[in-house]
Amino acid sequence: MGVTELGKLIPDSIRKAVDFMQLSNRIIAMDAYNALYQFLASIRQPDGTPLMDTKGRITSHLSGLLYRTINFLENRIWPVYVFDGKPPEEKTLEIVRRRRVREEAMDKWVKLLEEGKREEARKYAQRALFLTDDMVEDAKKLLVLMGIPVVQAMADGEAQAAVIAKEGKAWAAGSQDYDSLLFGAPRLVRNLAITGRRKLPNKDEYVEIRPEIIELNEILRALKLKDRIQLIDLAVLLGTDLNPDGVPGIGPQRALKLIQEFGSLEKLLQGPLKNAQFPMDPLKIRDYFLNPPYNPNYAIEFRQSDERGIIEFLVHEHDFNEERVRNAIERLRKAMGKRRESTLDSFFG
DNA sequence: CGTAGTGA
DNA sequence: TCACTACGG
Repeated sequence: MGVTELGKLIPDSIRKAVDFMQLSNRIIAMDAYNALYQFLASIRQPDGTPLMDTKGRITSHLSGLLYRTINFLENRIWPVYVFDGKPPEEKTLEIVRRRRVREEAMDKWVKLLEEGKREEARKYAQRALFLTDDMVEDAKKLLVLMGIPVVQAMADGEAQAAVIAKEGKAWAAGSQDYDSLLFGAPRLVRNLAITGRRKLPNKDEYVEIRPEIIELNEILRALKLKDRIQLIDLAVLLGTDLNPDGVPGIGPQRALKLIQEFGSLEKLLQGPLKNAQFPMDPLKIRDYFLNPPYNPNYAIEFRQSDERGIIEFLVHEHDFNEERVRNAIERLRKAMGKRRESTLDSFFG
């Protein structure tokens, strides 16, 4: 998903590991779909079944969103959740591909479950589930009830998050993917889960996961690239959502060398990559990252949470445990109170 | 993923 | 205050 290969070129030296506290008093434009997919993939039973209410509607993403958001607020981190709009036509290929992967995983999951191989089944369950419109609407509804700003992107959420960060309305974009940097976010925060030990899949090992900050300027400097256009060109060689396969046979190191040597996609297309195949004009792909559609009319406003609304929604509609929810609401209220003490007063209505 | 319980 | 684990819906 996204420009995963690009991550291999970002050296550890410019990945600044931080604690939650070091992100205090910052607004972060979160890639909502990215977060929801994470919850969906990880909040489930040993056999891969997600959390569901009595009507069979998936609630894993709501549970994750509720508690993680409260954790942010308790640390005075102010999340703005940016939701994808209509995917651009150029992404159709990737969307079709992902659907196929999902359907294959779904078959495999069901099959392994029937064979009683629960642990193995879980792996495929993670790939099999996808966000439905209802699930997205539920997530937005919860955030609105909590008083957290929701921004609707025109198309790509990462593009919108980048705009928000570029305009200084947020301090950084928050996502596991690197796309927002291509879209021009000056700063990206990854691993925005609660700090702590996480178990490695299939192993009895644990690793300490901490949030990490990556700055666009530092990537350019570390990779000896002239500007963001060269970084985008590099990404196009490696593969983006608009050309998932990149240029076959060219890995991260060679792609970097080529961009450093030839300077641009145009030059490469006239020279060594004359015969390379792309699903669409590679210069159009570059232009998509340079000038993505975005929503210029967004507002970032933290409001009072609707406590009764949250109870109604989570407890009565989606069968959450009332005591747990009341506990969460109590934490939410205390954390929201920190608004006044924070340095962000101008952002709050 | 994150909470809440247990037992040292 | 840990480390570990069961469970959430």
